[in-house]
Amino acid sequence: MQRRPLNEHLSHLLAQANRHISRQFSAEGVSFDQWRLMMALSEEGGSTMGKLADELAINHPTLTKLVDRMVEEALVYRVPDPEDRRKVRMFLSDKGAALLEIQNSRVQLHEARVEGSFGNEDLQKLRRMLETFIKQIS
Amino acid sequence: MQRRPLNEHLSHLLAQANRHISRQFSAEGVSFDQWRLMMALSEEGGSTMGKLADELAINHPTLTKLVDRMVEEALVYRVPDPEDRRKVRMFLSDKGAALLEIQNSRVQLHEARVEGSFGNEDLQKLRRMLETFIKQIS
DNA sequence: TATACATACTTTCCGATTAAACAATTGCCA
DNA sequence: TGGCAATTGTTTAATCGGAAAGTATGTATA
Repeated sequence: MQRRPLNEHLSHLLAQANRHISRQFSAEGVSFDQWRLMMALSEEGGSTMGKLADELAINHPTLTKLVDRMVEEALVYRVPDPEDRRKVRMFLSDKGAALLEIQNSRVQLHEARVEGSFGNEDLQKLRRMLETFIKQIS
Repeated sequence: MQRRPLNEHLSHLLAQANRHISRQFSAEGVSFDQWRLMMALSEEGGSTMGKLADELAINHPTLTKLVDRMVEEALVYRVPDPEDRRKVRMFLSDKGAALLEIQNSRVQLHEARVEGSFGNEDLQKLRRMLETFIKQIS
């Protein structure tokens, strides 16, 4: 009857890891999702809400409200698409880019510490396996 | 400057995986945290709230309310510790155990599908790496 | 072209989560 | 022993998140 302990379930390990990471972010003033959104926009400005929701695995209404808050703080801004007026294109503001830089330096510290326990090969393997995992469950 | 793309950050991959898993659970009527709590109690009845909060990486107040709801559904129950009256010991009810069985058969299906893409060795390696990761960030 | 359907995003409503304060109990040590 | 700090768990107030419905725009079909 499925005697596999919780600690051997990938899903549980993923949950634990994720909770700890989220907490570290909030302790630093920028939420995990805020950071991921700013990162996404920093890589590719002009993404639509729908694309961002998919990429970040955030529900559409949740993303709308996350963006609302970040617009109030002037970290990101909306631009209606001229060709398809249903679409909203998102961009990172200068203020957002500056905040992202600051946060990224913190992230880098954490990651250096954590990823130091793995070799570069293992780290890449871990990433690839997670990517495969995500594709499977999406 | 941190030009590393979001998709190469472990934290982001973990977040994506975790969101997808949580959604699959809610679609099945049992929340991910409910399942993890029942699993924990099924393995070791009599855990205290504090221990469970640590194991599951759930905040104490959040756990209290999760338990409140599950007590109302008679899935788990509280027993005050006779030796230390600050402590509350949690147990899985028969009804909870039955529900857990049902949910576990669903979980098994998903996991078979997903974990099939990895070899057994890789799977174990993935688990071990995640465990190391969790220890590092806790 | 007019109607129906699809897409993109937002709003609403309700329930869940969080941080901070609180209450109860225990342990330590002068 | 008496008093103070630590531990354990709950409550409160405010914010956040998710499901479902709503709005606006675009596309296809008859």
